[in-house]
Parts: sequence; C-alpha cells; structure tokens
Amino acid sequence: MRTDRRVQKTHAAIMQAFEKLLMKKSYDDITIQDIIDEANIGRSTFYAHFETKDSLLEAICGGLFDHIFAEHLNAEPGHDFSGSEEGVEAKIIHTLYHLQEDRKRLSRIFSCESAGLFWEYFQLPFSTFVQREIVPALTADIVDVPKDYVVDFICNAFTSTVKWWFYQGLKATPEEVSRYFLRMTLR
Amino acid sequence: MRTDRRVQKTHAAIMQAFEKLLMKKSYDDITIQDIIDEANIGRSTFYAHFETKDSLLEAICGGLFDHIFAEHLNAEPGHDFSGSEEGVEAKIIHTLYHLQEDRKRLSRIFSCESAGLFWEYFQLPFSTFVQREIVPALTADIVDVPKDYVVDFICNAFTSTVKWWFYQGLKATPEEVSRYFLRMTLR
DNA sequence: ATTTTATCAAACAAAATGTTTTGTAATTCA
DNA sequence: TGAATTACAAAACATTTTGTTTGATAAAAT
Repeated sequence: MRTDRRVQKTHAAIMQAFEKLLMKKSYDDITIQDIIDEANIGRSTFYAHFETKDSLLEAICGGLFDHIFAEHLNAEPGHDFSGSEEGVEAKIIHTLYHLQEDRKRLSRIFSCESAGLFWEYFQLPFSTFVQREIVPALTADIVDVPKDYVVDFICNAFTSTVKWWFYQGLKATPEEVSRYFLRMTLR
Repeated sequence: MRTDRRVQKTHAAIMQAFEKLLMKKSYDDITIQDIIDEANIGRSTFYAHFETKDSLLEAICGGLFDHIFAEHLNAEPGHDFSGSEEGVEAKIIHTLYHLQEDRKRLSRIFSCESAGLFWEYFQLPFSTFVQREIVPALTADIVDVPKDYVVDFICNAFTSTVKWWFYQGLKATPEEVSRYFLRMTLR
C-alpha cells in the first residue's frame, strides 16, 4: 500500500516551510504557529504528522545526514585497507565528496542562525563513521596517550575540519582538505 | 555608591535558582515562571534584573568563564616565551590548573542536560586565549596548510581536550592533559 | 527624618500550545 | 464506478507563558 498522496504533500509542505523559516529566524524563535502559517495547513494537521517541533527537527536531520553515511555504516567495517594510509585517505576524500554533493542543502543549514543544533545532529552518525573507518588506521603507533582520548580527539578534529571547510564556502577541494587534516593529525 | 543590598540579594537568588533548576531540567524547559517560583521573587522583580532568559544565561556564563582568562586577556600578549616550547606548555598547564580550581561549579554546569550551550559560551573567551597564547608557538613550521585552518584546528583541539578532561571527571592531572594535547597536536 | 528605590502582589493583554469536534473532500480499494 | 476509509480544515477550547503595568509597602540611602 502506497502512502496517501495527501500525506506526502503535507509532509513536504511542512519540511519546506520549516527550512524556509530557518533562513529567517533561529530555531528557538520559530513557533509551530509559524510553521502552520507558512505551510498553510490546519493546526490539527501538523500534530497529526509531528508530536513536537523537536521531532520535526529530528526528521529533517535524519533526512539530511543519515544517507551520507549509510553506505559506510551498513557495509562491513573497513577490511579493505587494514591500516594502509592510502586507504584512509581514500575514505576521507570519498566522504568529503559525498558532503560536497549535498553542498546546497547542507550549506543552507550550516549557515543559518541555529547551525550549532545541526552540527550536534551531524556529529552522531559522523562520529560513528570516523570511529570505524578513520581512527583505526591513525592510532597504531600511539601508546603513551589514553586510547579514548585519541579517539575523541580525532573525531572532533575531523568534525571541526568539515565545519571549517563549510564556513569557508567549500573553496578547497576534498583532496586538499584531506591533506590538511592528515597533516595536522598526528600519525 | 554601593549597590543596594536588596539588589544583591535578589540577583543572587535568581542565579542560584537558575543553577538549581539546571540540575533538574534542560535550559529550554526552564520557564521564567520556574525561576520566579524557585527564587521566590515577584514577577516584575525578575524583569527589573534581566530582560530575557537568554540574558540571564549570558550573565551566568560571564561570571563563570571570563575571570578564568581575564589575566591572559588583560596582560600583554605572551612576549615571555617567544615560541619556546616550555613557555607554551607552562601556559597550558597554568590554564588547566585554573579550570581545575573551578571544577565544582564548572563540572556541575558541564554535566547538565544543556552542557552544549555552555561549551559555546566557553569557547569564546577560551578561543581568544588559545589564539593569542598557544597558537603562535605551534604554527611556526607549518607553511603548506592555510593559516586560518591551523588556528581553527588548534582552538578546537584544545577545547575538545578540555571537554574530554571534564567528562572524564578530571581524573588526569593538568600536566598529563597538557602532554596528551601536545602529543596529538602537530608541532 | 525624608526621599529614593526595590520589591511584591495582582491584574492584564497577547501569544503559543496541545486537544477535541465536526464537516468536507480526497483517496483507496473492492 | 461506488462505498468505505482516511486526511484535512476550521473552529473552539483550556492552559500556560510572556512581558507590562499598577499601586502599596518596606527597605535603604541621604
């Protein structure tokens, strides 16, 4: 059974209205009333789709970020590089290209007033990816520093690299960004 | 002219009520009504002290963080180490000791539901400090990576290090944390 | 002692939240 | 195509929160 076309339409209208409002106001300043007005739907209709404003945010973020890392998280954990440096670099560059493909929507989100919120949602699947695919190859020879600190450090370093990249307007190429990151992160 | 004792009392009552509420609820869930009830003051009295809930948050954060870095920011920018590695390490350790002294209040704040908010406020004066005192000594030999990326990287790396430290319950000593950080951050 | 000021209590309008009801129109499926 | 189902809109509703304003009272400053 397909989903009712009306449901699809309403759902899309809400998402669209929400993203449009985010360009004007901060997340906290957006009221459900605003969304209702902007999407031009009835009050009860909104509540038929989402319980709260936060669950709407969650849905938006899911749609934005999950698919980017989906292939990494569903695939077997990287047995194809086993620590080789080229393998890690390839994975990093590949992920950066993924992010670059979504630059339009992502840039809009990350440049809005409530960007901090989105980076939090971003960090979750992102960290899982970094931890599984990037960290193992970079921590081989580090023994005199707590392991959990190293993992945390690399995750944050990569996230802040991506953040910097977006705030620069993605001027650098994925290859360059990858090089910067690897140059700064102790191997 | 001294400040009216009543003003002091009310101000303290609001701050205290706010911090107490933060242990129970997230920042977003705390209403001004809650603060009024907890502080046991009249409605108009609150608005005589703070315009909004956000300005109260700002005041709290100012009191928490500013004094920690005050000496660094008011003093002449570090001409006393001129790039020497021991000088940087000393400054880092010194700052970590400062943070450790405030562990009671800071831990309470950083372990609450809305910790993310506080880290944002923390980052500001903290980044100014890192940028002036730490970065210059660590970037001397880095030429093939954009300068602004390096600065951003080190600021974030140091912040995330402090964050990790607090989430670990400050088990490590300032000397150890400093060593971890310098070991991971390319010199 | 007098003036100034901070506070409180109460009342207020305005806005937002979340629920409920009822009628209507779109869609699904037999 | 026709009947049953489902989504929606509109409206009304109680509740909560916000921010302002009033007048009275008590504390502090001079």
